[in-house]
Amino acid sequence: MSDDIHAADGRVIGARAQATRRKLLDATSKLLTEQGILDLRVVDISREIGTSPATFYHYFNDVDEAILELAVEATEDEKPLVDHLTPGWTQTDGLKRAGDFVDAYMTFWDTHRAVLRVRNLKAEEGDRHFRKVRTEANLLLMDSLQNMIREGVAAGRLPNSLDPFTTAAAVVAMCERLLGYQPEMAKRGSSKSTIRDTLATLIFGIITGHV
Amino acid sequence: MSDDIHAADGRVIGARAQATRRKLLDATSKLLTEQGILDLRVVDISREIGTSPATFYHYFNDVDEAILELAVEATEDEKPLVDHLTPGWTQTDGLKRAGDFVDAYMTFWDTHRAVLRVRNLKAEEGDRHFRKVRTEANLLLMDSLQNMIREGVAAGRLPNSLDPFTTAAAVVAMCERLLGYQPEMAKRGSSKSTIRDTLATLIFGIITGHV
DNA sequence: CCGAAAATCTGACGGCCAGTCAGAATCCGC
DNA sequence: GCGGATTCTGACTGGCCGTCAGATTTTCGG
Repeated sequence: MSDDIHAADGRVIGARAQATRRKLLDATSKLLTEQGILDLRVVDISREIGTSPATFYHYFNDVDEAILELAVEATEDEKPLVDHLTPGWTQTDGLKRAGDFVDAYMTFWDTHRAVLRVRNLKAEEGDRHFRKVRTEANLLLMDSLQNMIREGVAAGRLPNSLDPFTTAAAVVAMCERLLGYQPEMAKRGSSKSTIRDTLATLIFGIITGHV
Repeated sequence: MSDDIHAADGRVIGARAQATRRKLLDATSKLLTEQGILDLRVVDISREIGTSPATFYHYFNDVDEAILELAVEATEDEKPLVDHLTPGWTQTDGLKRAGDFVDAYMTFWDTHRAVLRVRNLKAEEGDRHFRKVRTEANLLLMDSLQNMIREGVAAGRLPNSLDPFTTAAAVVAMCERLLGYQPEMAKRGSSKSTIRDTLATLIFGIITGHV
């Protein structure tokens, strides 16, 4: 194993090529945000950085490969979030801690919204690679959440009809999806801070069993 | 307003044409399930029913229009679900009622999985029409959920830091998303019935405040 | 049952984008 | 400032999109 960066043909590449590759990734991310996956064209990505489609294919076998890499990068940004999910949330500080987690999660989501959307689509459509990346990202949070939930069940604050693993998945699901609704909810009177507070209250309740 | 069915050019169509149009919709749904939106080709849809692409464009301006119609049909199937969400869930029967709702929701979701996936993608990417359809579908459930949540807040069983509208959205979000994870969770030991029971317990807790 | 009008369907085409490849342009060590 | 290695691209093939003129099928009055 090596951390060298490769072109599509597998060759290790130098500094200039790395810069080009990075520019292509950034352009992909930008256009994904602006136009969505269904209108994303390799011609546009190349044009965005003033190069030709052939250059894109020099570094990636197809657009999916570039997006997959962006998804892996997003996972890196998700890792620090687990720091918010340590056992021992109490009746008094738990709600604040949940709020801190939600704040961090919202920032993360805002940064990678477009890429995560495609990651989830491809994962749900059965793409092996995107499934793997998504599962790994979700397990990051779910492992921590599971422990906290087990704690709550053990202490008798949570019903033991709750399966910790599934409950952890449900919490992640709720966060992910609710942030997807956010832009539309804003129009119906649910401000960002309302969403934040409600989500924090729910998470606090679900994983600790406190009220 | 009229309920007549139209071709892409707006003309009202007869029985034979209606049958063709229906076959095209069914083929679209089938291929969407099998191949996913990114590999969906009009050529394939036409070939599926033994006709030519030109026929497809006779009935729909583009593939989106066909999928949008499938999404509207899905909303119809969602309407009966609100019958499960009537106020008055009690400590004793609430969990069972939540379970019944989850069962119905899972069936609905399984039937329309592929179409709903695209509906949500397009909605999140900002498509006006898909947004409208999704919002209307979600509001169906959310209206009922809101009332139940308000009841719980009024009775002091739920903290009033919960915004009923946002909480209702969170419940819908959790259901939707968790079912999206389902196929992967199955591989990690979370069976369908575990998901059902956990989801029911969570919903029961969130919207009634009972334990 | 016939013929013409209406309804439905499609062959064939121009245009655009994906993806490839041979070779041009650039860089770097000596 | 030369030669080989690296990086980039013009130009091409093939496939799908979306259109339209006209072919085919159905309908219906007589």
